[in-house]
This record gives sequence, C-alpha cells and structure tokens, in this order.
Amino acid sequence: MPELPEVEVTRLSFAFDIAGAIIISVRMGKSLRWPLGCCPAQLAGRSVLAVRRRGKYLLVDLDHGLLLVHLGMSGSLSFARRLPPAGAHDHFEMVTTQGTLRLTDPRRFGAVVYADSEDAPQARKLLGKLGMEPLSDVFDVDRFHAALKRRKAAIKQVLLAGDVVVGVGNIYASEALFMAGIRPTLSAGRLSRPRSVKLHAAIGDVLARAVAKGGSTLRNFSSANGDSGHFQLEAMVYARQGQPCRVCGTSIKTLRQGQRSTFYCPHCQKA
DNA sequence: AAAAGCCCCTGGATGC
DNA sequence: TGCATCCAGGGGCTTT
Repeated sequence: MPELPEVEVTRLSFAFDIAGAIIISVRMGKSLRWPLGCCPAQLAGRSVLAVRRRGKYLLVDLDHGLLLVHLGMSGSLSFARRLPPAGAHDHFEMVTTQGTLRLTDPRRFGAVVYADSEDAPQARKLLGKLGMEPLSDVFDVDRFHAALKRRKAAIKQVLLAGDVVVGVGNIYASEALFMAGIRPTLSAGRLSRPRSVKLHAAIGDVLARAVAKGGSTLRNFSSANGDSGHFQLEAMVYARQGQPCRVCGTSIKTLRQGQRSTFYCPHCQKA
C-alpha cells in the first residue's frame, strides 16, 4: 500500500500519541525481511521520543538508538491502548505505557531494524543513498534537474529508484509524469529544464495533495489509528489502461518497466 | 558509476 | 469447486 503519502499519514496518526511512552516489551517474529538487530529485551525501559520519516522509512527515535520501520508492499501499523489479539500476519509488536504498536504485513517485505544511531552501519545501509525529500526545502529544482541530467535510464525508473528523490512509488510516478506531460520511457537526461521544472512541481503537488487527503490508495488504506476509507484521490492514469484519458479521451496505455507496470496517456504524454 | 534483473512472500483475481 | 497463472503500492543485492 504505502508510498510516501501513506507512510506520512501513518506517522501523523500515532507520532503524537506515542511520544513520551516507555517501552514495556517488544516481540519480533523471525519472518520479516531482516532480523531486528538487537535483543528485544534490551529495548524495555527505553522511551520513545518522536517518530520521523525519511523516504518510506519511519524512524522511531528512542532515548538511546532508533527503530527503522518499513511497510514494504503490504504492511500497515496500528497503535492503540488495546489491540485485538495478534493474527498470523502480525510480525512485530511493541507494548508501551501509552499503547501498543503493531506491524501487520502479509507479504513480509516490511522490516523493523534497530540501530544505535542514524550513523550506525545498519541505518546507513538503509538510509545512506536516499535522495531528496520531495515535501521539504531540500527538494531544489536546480539539484533535481542536474541529477536527472546525469542519468540515461527512463525517467519513470529514475523516479522509482529513490536516489534522486524519495517517496515516489509506482502509483505516483505514473501520476506525476502524467501531470507533467512526460512519457515515462523518456531518458531522464533528455528532460529539458522547463520540463524538469514541471515534473518537480508535479511530484510535490501530487504527494502533498495525497497527504492532505489522508493517503490516497486504490484499495483500503488505514492509518495507525484506524482511520480509513473516505479519502481517495482519483488516479488520472494508474490502473486505467483501456479507459479514456480524463483530459483528452485517448485510451490509456500500459507497459512494463523493470517488472513494474507503467500507465500513461499517449496523447498527453507525447515524449 | 549506473543500469538491468532477480528475488524475497502471500493473497486475491482471473481463466480453464 | 479445484487448480494454475498472473499480478500487486518496495527495494536491497548481484550481475553486467
């Protein structure tokens, strides 16, 4: 489910409530992407200072060390005073004085990794190569254009790679390219400056709107406090192959790029 | 250095 | 109804 907006909405839904909590116990299944990286028992007694986000990672700051949480493809977090009994897909649980944080993830591409600090090797491995935060001031249009200039790969795949700009997943990559009128297969280095500017704006725009709407998704997305449903951002192209473009009526096309589906309008995105 | 493939895993939809 | 196949919102790792 989660691209940047869903991760950010998840963060906002429990960051305030968990801040200041003291960890009572941590339970970790062996079945997520990586092992926790420390003994769960040694986290007991530490307190939760804050929850930040970097790309699609949530960083749970403790008074010593931090947890890196990733939702993978199918993960979601719950945080509440009381949660229903754990099910087969609940792989991580952290009981605190203010509630229990639980990661539910059927496909188990998600992860919870402990690191002593953001500079520790376990954290650097995951965060070290991440690109600019699209909703922050560091997402500078000059740096964006310059970074694209250095790349020959298709613009869609450069966006997905996350080393230029983070948080743009498979849905929003297609949506942003549509908004900017750019063909997903175009080599990133061939984007003119005006088109880079347009894409830069489109990325910020589509992500900010999705966050404002509470995390857009095609299927049900629910944040850590259980809110879900009513928000739904209408996709212009994603998963709309064969349907008429909402702007010009041309049939939306799909293709595969790096084993992921891409959607675009052949008329609105000519090159 | 950058690009392209591979793979991790389960579940739902579709087709025979 | 049963079974096979394909596809899914990610990204680290290995190989070119």
